[in-house]
Amino acid sequence: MGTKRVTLADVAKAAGVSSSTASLVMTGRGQELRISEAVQARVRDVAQELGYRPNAVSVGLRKGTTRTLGFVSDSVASSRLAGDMIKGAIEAAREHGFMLFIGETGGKPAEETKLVEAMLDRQVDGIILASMFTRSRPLPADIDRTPAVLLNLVPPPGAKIPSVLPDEERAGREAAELLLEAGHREIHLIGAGPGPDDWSSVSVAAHQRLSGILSALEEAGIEPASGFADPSWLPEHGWEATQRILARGAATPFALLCFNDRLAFGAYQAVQEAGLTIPDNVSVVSFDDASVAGWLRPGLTTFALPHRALGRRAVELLLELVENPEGSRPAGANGLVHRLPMPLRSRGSVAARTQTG
Amino acid sequence: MGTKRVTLADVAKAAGVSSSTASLVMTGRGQELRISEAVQARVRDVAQELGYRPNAVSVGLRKGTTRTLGFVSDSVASSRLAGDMIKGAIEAAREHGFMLFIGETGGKPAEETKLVEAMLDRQVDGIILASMFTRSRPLPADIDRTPAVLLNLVPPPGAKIPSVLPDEERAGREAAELLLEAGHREIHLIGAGPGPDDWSSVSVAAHQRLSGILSALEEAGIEPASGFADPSWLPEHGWEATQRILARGAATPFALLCFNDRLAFGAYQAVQEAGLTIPDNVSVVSFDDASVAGWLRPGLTTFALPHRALGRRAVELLLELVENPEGSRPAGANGLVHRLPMPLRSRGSVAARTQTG
DNA sequence: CCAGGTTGCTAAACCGACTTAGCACCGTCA
DNA sequence: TGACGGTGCTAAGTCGGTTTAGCAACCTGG
Repeated sequence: MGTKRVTLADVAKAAGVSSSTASLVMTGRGQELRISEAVQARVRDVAQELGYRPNAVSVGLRKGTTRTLGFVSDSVASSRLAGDMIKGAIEAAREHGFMLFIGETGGKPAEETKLVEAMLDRQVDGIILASMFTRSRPLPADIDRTPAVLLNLVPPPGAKIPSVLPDEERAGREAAELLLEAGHREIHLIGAGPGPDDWSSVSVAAHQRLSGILSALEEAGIEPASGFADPSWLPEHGWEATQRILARGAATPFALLCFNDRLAFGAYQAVQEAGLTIPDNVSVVSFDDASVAGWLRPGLTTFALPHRALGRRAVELLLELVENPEGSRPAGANGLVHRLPMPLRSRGSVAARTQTG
Repeated sequence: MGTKRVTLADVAKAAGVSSSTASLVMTGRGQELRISEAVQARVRDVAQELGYRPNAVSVGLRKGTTRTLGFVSDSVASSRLAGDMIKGAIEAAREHGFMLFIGETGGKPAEETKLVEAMLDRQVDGIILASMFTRSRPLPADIDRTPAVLLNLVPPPGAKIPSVLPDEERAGREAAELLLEAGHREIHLIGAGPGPDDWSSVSVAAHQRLSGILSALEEAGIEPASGFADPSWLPEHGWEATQRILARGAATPFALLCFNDRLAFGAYQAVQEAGLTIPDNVSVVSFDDASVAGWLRPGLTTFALPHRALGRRAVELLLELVENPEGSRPAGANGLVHRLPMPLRSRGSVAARTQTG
């Protein structure tokens, strides 16, 4: 491996000054502490020439701040566009000169505690607690020892901690409105229904999407034509639900409002196997914008989870906490829930229906 | 945020010993340096009671080693199962008590250099250079200042650096053999062909898969029935290629060997639109094992990119380099290319064909 | 009774930067 | 001539640990 790193002491010696002077110059306090312009220039030249870079570990020890954030998630990879969330976080962090520690808990609280501790040991300046699918969950014990932000995680009641979430309810409302505006009156829900099922602990997203959908339908004076509840949201459930709707002899054209793209994928299969066409016979709207949404024929119209933006926003919020001393923040900024819009990706799966009625 | 951290000095004072003694006890060198059992017990009790945890930054400064690795990739999220690679790396690192810095370059060499430097500034013990799709690429300048391993990246000629790669050629061979053993003789390649196209710089994977396929076919005395080359491997190209094959009036059953799952996805669409059935009329084999492979009906038989295993192996190799002083390694361990098998995910897209002739 | 060995622990240097009090020098003014 | 203030720089302490040399006190054997 290469030669040893150049230290500040090396620079100082080569420039013929004390290391205090070198430090002052390199940290930009030369003017303030009255180091002559000549000496400053010399120190800078020498530093440049030797390729000096400050040792971040040493600075971290001295200043107590490491320009490092921790990103603790339940699962990095398992789901959907999770990687994009990390990507957004990394980008935003880099723009501010921060690095990211990434850790994964597999959903186990004990692992989470250990990870948070390992990060605190390394003196991270703040921690992002992320979940790859929106939900609620108690916080690890040590999290109050450092600035923290929740990402895709609903804060427990009373917790004074900012959180960043997709605006699922609004997306639900907009999805329903999209179909209503296209003239649809027969709208089947696939993935959740107005029934008594309560999986709010399992999937906050389901709950909120449903709530948005139902309120939009209600305003239009309409009830869902049917609602198939299933918490796992796998393609085969979309297929089954659609089969049942078709078997009942539903009059086309009608519309399917799927709770995610996997369900919509299954619905596509069932529609095609029945010899029907999307969007002529059946309109489909969905949520998530998984990559498969763009591969389907016709493309699937869906409301995208803004993962990248969520990651960015979480880092930006966290850095605000890190950089502003505890007291100097606007009141209430602590417990704020930040909801990011889910943008519509309009592809070809929704057709207008001649107005009836 | 919470109270100040407990330092070793706090523990020492509370236990009534010098901080040297406390340090020796906490690092397990108490026996060796003849600290009495009584004092050792006292120190440990006090440490436990106060909740002492060593400050990793300080230890890093003193020992010059931080139990931290850097993971530099071109793109965390954009492709396929990339997240799994990181997941594997994180897991393996945690098992050894290491944390991972993750950074992304967007493929820009300047960003890469900056990232590597930022990591070196933070005294990482080693760096993994990863690419989300297999390819070859010059190394950043500073990488020789630290132990490093390439992940999914072909080492430049002459570079003495270990690398971890999927065994694409073997997978290609096995894919072809799978079809041959099922009795197929009419095998169409979709994604690359035996032609003069050379995108080895673009996609090493394509090149190696093709090479494996061709050598297996050659041994069986068979030439590909056709070969559609296209470097972007999008679903629509799979669709077009399959359409063309069908339009030519190819006699079913025949087999499609797609270079990745996206192409296979497009092929499925074309086959179904033509009113044919997989696998009765058309057998399909592919590579990658993207999540969509399991959603298709029938499930797509494909050779999985072992992303998780790749990530794990890269970390394990790197830790070997980190823990063994430069000289004490078996000769040749430096430049080794480690190829990991691509496991077959056998689903329902291949059917046996009655043997003809 | 003392040289020499053990036992049990600590002082002090060190890693590489940042930070503050203060020193030496010069010029000015009373 | 000597008090005073400004200029330009440095010594030394600090962050929180690790590491090594070495000090006291006790024990042993001749």
